[in-house]
Amino acid sequence: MAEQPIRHDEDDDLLKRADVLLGRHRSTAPPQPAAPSDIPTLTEAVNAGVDEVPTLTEIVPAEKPSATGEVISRVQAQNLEHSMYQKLKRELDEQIARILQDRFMPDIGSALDAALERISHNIRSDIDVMVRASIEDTLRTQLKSLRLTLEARAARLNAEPATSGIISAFSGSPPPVSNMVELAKSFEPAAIESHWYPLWEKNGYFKAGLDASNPRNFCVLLPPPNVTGTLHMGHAFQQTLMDALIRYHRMRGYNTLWQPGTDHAGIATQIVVERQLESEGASRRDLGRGKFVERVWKWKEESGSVIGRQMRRLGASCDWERERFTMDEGLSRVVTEVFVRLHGQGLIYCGKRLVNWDPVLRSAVSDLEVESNEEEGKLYHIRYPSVEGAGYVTVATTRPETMLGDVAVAVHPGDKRYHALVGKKVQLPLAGRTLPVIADEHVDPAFGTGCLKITPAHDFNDFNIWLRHRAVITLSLKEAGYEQPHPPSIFKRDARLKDTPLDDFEFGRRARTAAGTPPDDAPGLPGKSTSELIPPAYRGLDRYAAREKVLADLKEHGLLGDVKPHKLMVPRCGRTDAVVEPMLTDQWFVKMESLATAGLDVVARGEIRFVPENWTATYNQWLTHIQDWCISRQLWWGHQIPAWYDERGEVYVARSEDEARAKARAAGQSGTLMRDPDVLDTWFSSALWPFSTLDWPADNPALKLYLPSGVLVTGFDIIFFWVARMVMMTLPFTGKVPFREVYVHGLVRDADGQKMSKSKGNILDPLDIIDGVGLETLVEKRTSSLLNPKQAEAIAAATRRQFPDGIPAFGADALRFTFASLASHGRDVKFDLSRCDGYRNFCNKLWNATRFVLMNCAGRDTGLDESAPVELSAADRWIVSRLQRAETDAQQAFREYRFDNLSRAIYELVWDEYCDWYVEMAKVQLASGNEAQQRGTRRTLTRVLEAILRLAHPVIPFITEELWQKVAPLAGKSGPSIMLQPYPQPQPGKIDEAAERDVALLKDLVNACRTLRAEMNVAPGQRLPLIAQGVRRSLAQMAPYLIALARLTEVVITERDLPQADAPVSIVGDFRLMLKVEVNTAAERERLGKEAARIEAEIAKAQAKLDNPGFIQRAPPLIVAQEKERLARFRATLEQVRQQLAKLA
RNA sequence: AGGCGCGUAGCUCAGAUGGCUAGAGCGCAUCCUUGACAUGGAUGAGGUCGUUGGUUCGAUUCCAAUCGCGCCUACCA
Repeated sequence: MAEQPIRHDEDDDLLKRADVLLGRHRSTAPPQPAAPSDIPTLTEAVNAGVDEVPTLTEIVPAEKPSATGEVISRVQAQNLEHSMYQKLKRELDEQIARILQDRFMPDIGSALDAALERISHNIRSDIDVMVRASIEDTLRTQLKSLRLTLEARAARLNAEPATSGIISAFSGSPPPVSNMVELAKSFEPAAIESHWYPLWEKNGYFKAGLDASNPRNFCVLLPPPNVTGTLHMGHAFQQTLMDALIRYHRMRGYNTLWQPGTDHAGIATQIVVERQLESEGASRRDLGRGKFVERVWKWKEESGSVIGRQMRRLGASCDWERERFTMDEGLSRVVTEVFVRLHGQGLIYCGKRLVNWDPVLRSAVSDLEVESNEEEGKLYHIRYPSVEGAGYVTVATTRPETMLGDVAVAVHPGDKRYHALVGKKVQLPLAGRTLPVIADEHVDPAFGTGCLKITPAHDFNDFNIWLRHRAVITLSLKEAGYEQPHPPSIFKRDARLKDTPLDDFEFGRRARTAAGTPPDDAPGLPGKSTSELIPPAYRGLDRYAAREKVLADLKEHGLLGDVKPHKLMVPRCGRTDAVVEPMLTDQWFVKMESLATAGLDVVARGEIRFVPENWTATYNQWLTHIQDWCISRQLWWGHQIPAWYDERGEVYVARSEDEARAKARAAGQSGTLMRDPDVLDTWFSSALWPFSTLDWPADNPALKLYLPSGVLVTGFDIIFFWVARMVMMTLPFTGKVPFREVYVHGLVRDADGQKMSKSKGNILDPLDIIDGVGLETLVEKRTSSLLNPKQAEAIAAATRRQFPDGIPAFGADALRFTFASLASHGRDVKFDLSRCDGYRNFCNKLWNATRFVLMNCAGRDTGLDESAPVELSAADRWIVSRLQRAETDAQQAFREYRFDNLSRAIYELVWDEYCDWYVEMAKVQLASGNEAQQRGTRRTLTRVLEAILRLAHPVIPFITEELWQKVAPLAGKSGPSIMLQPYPQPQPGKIDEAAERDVALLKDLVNACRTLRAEMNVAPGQRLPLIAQGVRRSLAQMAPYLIALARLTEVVITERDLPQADAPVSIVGDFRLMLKVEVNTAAERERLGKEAARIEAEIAKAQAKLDNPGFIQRAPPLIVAQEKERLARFRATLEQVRQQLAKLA
């Protein structure tokens, strides 16, 4: 967090900063450091300041907030001006006090005593907070006041005893200075965030709870991001949700662990480092395996901490002390252990199978790593001459070069065209071999010519057909002179040899294929390389070069038929984007069947629950159709497979080379052993994450408490890659499910619904949203790693259009709130920055509500003394009641992972209820209430706010902590951090329906008045009298609020009729309100006419319903009664409106 | 081919085991620096809830069909 700006608590700092900025603003002269101890006198401040203190207009329009961060934002400027204003004001106060003191020589002794006592009382009651949370910070403020007081007291000792009481009254009335200026005028997140996070972390608030006696525990596993990756919007979204869950459970007193860590991301990381080498003109082969891996480790050390730092900026409360890396010593040990055990159980085997081969990576990849997309290609027709007779069959293929590996031609058994051909032979052009014609159901007679060439070594379907017709084909190959043949693999496999030291590779492979345990359905053991079946002219060619050559040669022989454009699904590697080729190679596999069955069972039994539920189907579907998992990769970066071969090719799977050697010796082998060069699929170690991070197999408290974890928060894209595999791997080794619930969230897309990706140039960096970013930097970021550099200009233009001023700093809380509010179930997130705006404003609202509360409550009686009389108004009871409902909603939202509902509940409570209504009503109560009422109001203001802060903390941790520190003492709470406070629980007893009704009515009346005012075009500043007809008691009670909220001069209550006057009238239930304002009769008649029409329409609708006998008979009585009541209400209102209309006539 | 999801205000999204006047934010219009907040306040315009049919006293909500969009899985030589 070193890049964070320092925190500017002190006004002096602010002033200093302002000076520096202004200096820069005005001239090129270097800024003068201000002398911090020089508090200006009033004269100095006033005389000197006038010219030098800039106005907002001076600062702001001069330049837009820009990228470089050199110019302060408008809000910062506002705050700056505000704090200058306050500083001046404070100094003015001091000067006045001094003058008064000099002039009147007052008895300030008692006043100072009182002040001193108050401060020391504050210190005593808050000592817990201050000492543990922010010692330096708080004490500095307090000490400053103390010093002032002591100085003043020293002064008093020299002064004569005085008689006047003026100072005592004066100094008693304003609240302590420190409270007045504590909060800036607007919320500025940066300083707050950089202040609190390190404190939380340092104080160990994130550490895993290990209280074995606590029956409640909750753990979340961080889906480990790539170790060399950086935080993207998807991470930020997901982590916001996880952090909210973790903070929530922590506050509820659970043993809580958020397990962080990173993934070595084999392919991705290796590619990055290889590119680095490339740019240095080197290759990994130049370095050799050992040096290369060393180099990757170095890169990991360099960039591995980036994402952790970024997560901290977001506020993620992971237990960093438990951070793990998939290639840590401990985790690697677990990987080996699991591999050895699975192999011992026969669940890991080595065999020659068709796998997806990435020719660029020169490694096998798993089915999941292949992405197929439709692309334009060509369909080539090739003629295979008959062996007997003059005809030929025509086959169609998109990959003509694979013909060299053909072993048969297949037709559909029911295809009459080729009936005669089945069992006969055709010639394979260019290769000088003959192929049997076979019949197989798989062939679609309607496609192409209805003849299918069979290339088992390079096509998954052909491989299966080959298995079905092995006898015939093998015979045919044997006739061609090959013993124990298996399908010929064309040229490409040699590519692998280029990359691996020959001895190393050949040794391992030979050994493996000899010693491995191919399953029953696997092809026969190979003899010598069948690439000898390939004519020498084509060996070792790149596949596309081979294609060209094959086509040219076919053409020459007149065997190439039509070439037609054809759409086909092209499989590409998700990492390298290379077109993958199915290839027959030796690889390690995990047998999935039994594991998958167990994985399906636990979900079927409800031991693991998906949220939303429909993902269960996806999970089930995949597991029921699962293929064995190819786990070996021909890479260098990763966990090397713990298998050793002796010279005979016997394999020893062991935890270490020593163990392997012991095994070899036991088998009578004492020669050298060679370790398998391959590494494991990254997802193999990821699959062990739930228990490898908990130091399995060692028995330890964390493992007991945190397996299974509470919930896995993840995107649907890795249900197969990761979620299912964790289930399958965790079950057999721990006997437990890895997690109880899986919350599957949507994908974060850009505002247009496009997937965000660097290559498309539509990325947003979460940190740029937190810190803000200038346009130029943003454009630079978005155009730097485009897939197609030609797009750069278009993307730059689009970016300039979309963010003409760059992105302002929203702060982590606003970003988090936005994510939470967008986290609806079953929907991707279209990220729209304007939503961020709204939630940043929300933070500011909360900030200012707190400011208001502090201004009115700090240093005053907030009802902490329970014995003092307290009177709670309907408004007080209402907001408390409303709080209970929000707490209930929050609880439910967490239970259902409805973060959108959670944020809405908080938003509405804070903005629509607390700020819009309660604070306004509280103002009335504070202005006119008696002592007990004022006490009640302050008590409610502070306690409800304090609860709100705790309620919101899981979503917006920073601002709530900052504000809670200030508010909590006023609400009688103390503690080092809001993080350690209990989460608010609803108390049904505090729900007050009567108060809710009262306030609802008051709102209706106020709104009616406001509408009248607006419709009558009354200037907002103009106060008017209101004549209200209705229940006197309630009107009298509401009058003060009405006067304040509707800007009235008075409320005249009448129980009889409203006076005959040309004034607008509004009807609210049983109440009629008349605003005393001259009115245009015609306009008023029109307004009332519209209102009457609206009500008539409602009456018609209700009447129609009630006239329907079916409705009366079949609808629930409650609904019928409601409808009747509704009708009656509308009729009454209509009557009133009509009366009023009549009066106007 | 199979599976899933979506379609509600100009934009981004809520919503309801079926029942009061379908909501919010942004945007828009008019007015307002009111001692918490202009990152604010007040008022307002804007919707036949994709289309058609069915079930029902009542459908935007449930069912079916249909159109449009998106995604996933498998196959296409």
